[in-house]
Amino acid sequence: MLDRDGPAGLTMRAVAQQLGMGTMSLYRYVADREELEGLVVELVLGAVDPAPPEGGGWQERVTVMVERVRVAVGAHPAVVPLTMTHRHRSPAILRWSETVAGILAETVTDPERRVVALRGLLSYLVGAIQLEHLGPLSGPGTAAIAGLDPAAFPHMRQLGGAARQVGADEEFRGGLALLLAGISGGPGPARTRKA
Amino acid sequence: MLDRDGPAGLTMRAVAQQLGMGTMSLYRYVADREELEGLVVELVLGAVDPAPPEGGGWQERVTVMVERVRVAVGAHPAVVPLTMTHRHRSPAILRWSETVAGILAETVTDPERRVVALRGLLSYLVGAIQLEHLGPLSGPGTAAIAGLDPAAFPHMRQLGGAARQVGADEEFRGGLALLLAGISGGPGPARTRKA
DNA sequence: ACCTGAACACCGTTCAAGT
DNA sequence: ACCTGAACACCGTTCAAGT
Repeated sequence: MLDRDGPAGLTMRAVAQQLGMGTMSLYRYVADREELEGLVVELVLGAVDPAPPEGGGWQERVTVMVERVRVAVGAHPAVVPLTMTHRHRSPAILRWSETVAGILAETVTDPERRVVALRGLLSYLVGAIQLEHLGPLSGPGTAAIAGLDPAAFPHMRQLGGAARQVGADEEFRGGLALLLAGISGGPGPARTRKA
Repeated sequence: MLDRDGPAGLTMRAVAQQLGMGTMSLYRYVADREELEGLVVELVLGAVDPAPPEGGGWQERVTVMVERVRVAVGAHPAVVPLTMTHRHRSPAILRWSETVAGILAETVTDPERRVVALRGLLSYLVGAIQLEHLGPLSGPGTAAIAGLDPAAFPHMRQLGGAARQVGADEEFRGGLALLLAGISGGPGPARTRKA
């Protein structure tokens, strides 16, 4: 239903009708709309395989894990607005985090630095997915950028041409690679503070 | 109104009443609710100073720029759900991007790599702000993590203790520092692809 | 011509009436 | 006891009636 009618199509009434029951019958299974949304989010995120990837270095394995979430959400883009509100209590993301934390433990020995690295990865993942699905690429945003006053936005104007050469996959992977490079960089807190 | 009643409090009727006019009078100034939300988002993001910071290295100046957005949004957390839907056509973010792109041009010469770096920064910024305001820190998420089965989530359990030692500021800055370290890392595309 | 109240088609949820 | 329709209190927006 979400895929067909978008986030606004997921109403208690519509879901009940789809299930061939009265609207109020839904409240037998669900406390309120919030909980129903959570179940939908979990249904989508449940497609993410939490098992650690087999081969490759830690950076490649983290990339595989991150890409799995991107693919799962990409299969149902309409869920993106819902994930934002319901991500925190998702068991699927928790299992995903557990695996990624395990991989990170191989190279980031200090727990506090590992927390920062894990949250950094999650932040990038959340933001990049949203920019991909709700960003300027889809919608009238690109036109707005193209019509910019070149005098006021010289750098953005220059980047506009280059941006068309960078595909969505390349952009996502490239940004992730920058973050991973930073994680593999300096082991001491000095580098972190300096940078 | 957003600060007082949350995102749900921003209704056409409530806004009109606050302004002392009939509900329909709003449509004299605004096409629909979407446009009104956009104006609110722009009002909050308009507080971001787009002028390039004066001193310091490029990493410190980018950090200042990123922190400015975080502070502006942090002053009105209820706007976070709205920014997600309206960020793309925001002139304020465009001006911000122009300045950051200019700073990045100092060290990232290749335009395509600069696009990736800028989008990476924006992705991290968007995700980190959301995790900060809608994440496990606020709400019952932390309790859920604390009550985890230690056998199934050994790494997360271990990180739970360390996470309490890492403040929100430190976490945000730390993750950003990782990304900046990656940007300043390898100039060639080989590193990007390898990582 | 400009402005805006009543009305319409929704929504989530309460509550009492059905079985 | 279990289930669910009617009703309530909202919402954004249309449309025609006011000035």
